[in-house]
Amino acid sequence: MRNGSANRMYRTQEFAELASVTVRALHHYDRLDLLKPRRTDAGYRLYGVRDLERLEQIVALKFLGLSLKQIKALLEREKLELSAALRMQRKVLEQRRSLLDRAIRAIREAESAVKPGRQTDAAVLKKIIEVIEMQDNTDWMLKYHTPEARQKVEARRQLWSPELQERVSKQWAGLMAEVETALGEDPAGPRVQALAERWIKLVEEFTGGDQEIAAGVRRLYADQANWPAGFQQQAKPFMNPEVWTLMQKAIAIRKASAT
Amino acid sequence: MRNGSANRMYRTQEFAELASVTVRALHHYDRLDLLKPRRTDAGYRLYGVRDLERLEQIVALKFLGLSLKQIKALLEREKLELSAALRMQRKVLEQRRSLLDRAIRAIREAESAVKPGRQTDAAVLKKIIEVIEMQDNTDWMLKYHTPEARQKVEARRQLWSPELQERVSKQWAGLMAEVETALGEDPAGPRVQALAERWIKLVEEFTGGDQEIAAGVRRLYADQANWPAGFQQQAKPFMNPEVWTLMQKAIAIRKASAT
DNA sequence: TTCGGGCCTGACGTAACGTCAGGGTCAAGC
DNA sequence: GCTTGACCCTGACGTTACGTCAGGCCCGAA
Repeated sequence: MRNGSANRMYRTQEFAELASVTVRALHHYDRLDLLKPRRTDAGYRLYGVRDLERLEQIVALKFLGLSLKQIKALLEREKLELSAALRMQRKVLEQRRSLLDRAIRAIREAESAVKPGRQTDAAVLKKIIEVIEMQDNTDWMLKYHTPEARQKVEARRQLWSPELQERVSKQWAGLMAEVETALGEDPAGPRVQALAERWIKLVEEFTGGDQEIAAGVRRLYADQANWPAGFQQQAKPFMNPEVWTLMQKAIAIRKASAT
Repeated sequence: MRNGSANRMYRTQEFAELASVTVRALHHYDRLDLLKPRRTDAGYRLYGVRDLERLEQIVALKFLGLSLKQIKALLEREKLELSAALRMQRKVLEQRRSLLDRAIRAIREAESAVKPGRQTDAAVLKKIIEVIEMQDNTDWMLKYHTPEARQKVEARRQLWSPELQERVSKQWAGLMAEVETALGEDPAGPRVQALAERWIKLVEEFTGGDQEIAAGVRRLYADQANWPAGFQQQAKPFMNPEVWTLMQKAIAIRKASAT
């Protein structure tokens, strides 16, 4: 009774215009249980001020590039996950921007390179491909490596014949498959320890015994553990996380018992 | 007979690895008639060197953010449309990047603003919304206007009551609907000329008689005419192009006969 | 009471594939 | 000649965030 007429209710269209979204979007959010308005007896949706606030939050997070699933997870568990999510999202966006930048640069370079004399489309395409490939070779290493590590990777790359590459990657696949069959077992048991042995060998072969590279890989996977809700599955990794943790445990045990 | 063994053929998987795409993607391009390999009697796909070249072009254009439909159109009509398409795409990408930048800035500002004392998620959200809204109000005008025109728009905006806005936009909708019913008619005929009259009135009301703003709108639509293949429908405009051209003709006639 | 406008719930379409499922093909070894 | 195992094929459904009908109910004003 405190404020009877103050909190007016809006029907769908009116509310949509108020918030600059479409009616269909409101339907959509409703079905996803993301924003569920009240209903009249006839089934009409009725939105109030609280709904407007929530919708504004949704729209804002969408603007930041979060998916509706992620937004839902964040808004539901009113924990302190938001800032963690934002930190992650910032990285995602920055990565996306660097991709965009590369594309834009490629177009610019192709445009300026083709100016003299109108060339055929095929020539333009060739130039584009060239530019992109040049960028590619230099960019992929920047991710989980320090600058010093980059040089070493580059050096190693030249030592790797395609045959060696294939052999190693096949061994990886086989080993991971085997580890999966041992998932329930004791990390200290003989079978898992044997697998850990092979694991270490492969890692050494892969990294050339370089600690920095190995650390980069480890960072990549360790990060996963404390991701906020709704982010677990996005871009699923090429390795089962359980496999990863089992191996980490086994290796830790191995090292401890090696003294 | 010239070079029997030189152009080796690859089966799907092998070819996919060679080009660093997935087998499924090759299937997909095949079904879209984007890259159709030869077939064995048994139906197996066989890719050759020409296919590799084409695939590289596809991948490159995809990297630039073109859709498969656009890529197909560009690669089919081997005209000189490619550079026009690239020019457009660059604008699209730059626009996308500015959106990304805004999102990134918003996150950064929110992160730095929240540092002192761990605040609740709600507070963080509020800050984000605030930042985004501030950016929004200043950005939308930069599109088809010169800096000088911007100020005028801003000035006009303050004169526009919401009622006036709504009235005008409804008149627009009504007028456009009427013009659509007159699409086949003679631009010099009385009915179309009457519509053109109303059109001009509305434009004046809308722009406040400002020539620069009117020119901006005109540029926006005129551009459409010489877009390259595959770009016609992307982001369909809020106005039927036929309506636009009919009105342009009618207005030209009106001006000519007004002497 | 009727009529125009708004509201409802399906249900299909979009882009670029991922991911099975069910079923042939091929080359190698027995 | 036959059996594998590896590879190939064609559907067909899942994904994301809605757009766009289609068929039918509800509501307020004249």
